[in-house]
Amino acid sequence: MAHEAQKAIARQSLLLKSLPDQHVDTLLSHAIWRSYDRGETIFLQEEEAKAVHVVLAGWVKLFRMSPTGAEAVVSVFTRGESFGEAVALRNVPYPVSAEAVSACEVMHIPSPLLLSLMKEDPEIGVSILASTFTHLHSLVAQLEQLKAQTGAQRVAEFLLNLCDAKPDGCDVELPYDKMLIAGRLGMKPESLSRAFSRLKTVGVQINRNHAVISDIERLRDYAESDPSDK
Amino acid sequence: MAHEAQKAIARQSLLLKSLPDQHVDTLLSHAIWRSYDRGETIFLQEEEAKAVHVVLAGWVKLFRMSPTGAEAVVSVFTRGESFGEAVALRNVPYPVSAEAVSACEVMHIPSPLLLSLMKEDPEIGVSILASTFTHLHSLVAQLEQLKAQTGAQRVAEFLLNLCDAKPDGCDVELPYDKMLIAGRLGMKPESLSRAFSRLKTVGVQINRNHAVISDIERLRDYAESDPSDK
DNA sequence: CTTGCAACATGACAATAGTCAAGTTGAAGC
DNA sequence: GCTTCAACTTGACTATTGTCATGTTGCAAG
Repeated sequence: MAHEAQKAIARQSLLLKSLPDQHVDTLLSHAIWRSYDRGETIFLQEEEAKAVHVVLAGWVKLFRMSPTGAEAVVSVFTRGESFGEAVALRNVPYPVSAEAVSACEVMHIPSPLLLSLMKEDPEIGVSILASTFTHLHSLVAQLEQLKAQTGAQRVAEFLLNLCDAKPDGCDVELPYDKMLIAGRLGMKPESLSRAFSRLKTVGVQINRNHAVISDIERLRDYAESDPSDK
Repeated sequence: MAHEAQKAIARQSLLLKSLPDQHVDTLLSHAIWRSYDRGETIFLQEEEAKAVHVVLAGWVKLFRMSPTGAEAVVSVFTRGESFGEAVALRNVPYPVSAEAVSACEVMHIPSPLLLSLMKEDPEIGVSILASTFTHLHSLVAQLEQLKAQTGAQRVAEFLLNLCDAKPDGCDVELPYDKMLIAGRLGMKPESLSRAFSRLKTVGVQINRNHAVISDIERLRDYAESDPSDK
């Protein structure tokens, strides 16, 4: 069953962290805990949602297949992040598919349980809205990036997010393979390669899945500069 | 104050239509009713959300300004549609700005009222999640379009949505001006013009803000065909 | 160790979209 | 009615990205 370490991660997730301990215990004890291999499907687009999912370890991608078979990556989640909240509570089909992109551990909270707890304590609804809002926000940010930035600039932002609040000069590991990064940023792997070489001119070195950023501010300027004057 | 006609529209909105009449009456009687001129700001990005907004007439756009000043249109709402749900209940700043793109009527439901009603009846939380999910879904669809379709194909889908379920051969009015359509579809006005002329070859005629689609199925095929084999 | 494969890089080319500039047109204001 | 302006269209050009082909590399199965 579930290890204590996993439960600890689940408790820190955005979905659960603001809930009273009592409810969290109920949810954790009724949750389903599962491992997935790399490449395994967690659920498919159009399938009916029966649970909310919390990633405890590894990486999960949400993606959509267009009628032509092209795949558009919508988001990528890792430890402590949850998805499927808004869908699970409405008994509607998933708008996306979910797949493990590395070996991973996922906790599934059955939606009927969540619904019944919600009737007792409206605070749960607020918690769910909180994580749903976070997703909404990140989709909006992605839309802005796609519409207003070039490929290389999106890659720059992606790298900046990886080194987050670190001070100056920065080494980061790329969290998943370049094909997935390309999908997440809405470009082909070849374009990602070229974007990386372009970023060499603003002090970024890529070696395998390791990136060295010599000057974070310079990279930030590049990401936020007007695409037309470069 | 509010006309009965406006209240009737509000009752039919996705946000309110599944709520018990009693709650709806409470909400309507405490709501703020306002008119906006074309171009007027409804709220600004980073402002703190104090209400949920329901459009009763006219058109409203949500957009984001990137640091460089480029504007990315996130969505466009009209009669019966609501926005700001997830944000209002969390006391967080709006991730987008809202502006009237035509003269319009908007109802504002103060969020504290919604929160207190939600504590009495969790059904309200479900209703809010319902409309939030709708937005989430439409953002996901937009992302897929941007990542997997060419400009002309996005325009084709936009036209198809306008004539919705009508049978065969179809006249539609473009709901707002072409600059806004271009923004909504993530392209420049010039590119929209060219996309329209390209669609002539699949039986679409554009005249001012009026579009004639001679064969809906042909347009659908075009929109869903692989961009690489055309 | 070797074979085979998938990820990744790079070059050449085509398609697509953005930029800049020059027109046209239609509607609002005078 | 005329003026003016912004929306829109079109053309020429450029930049960016996708496509296809080729080659390298590193890892894992045998």
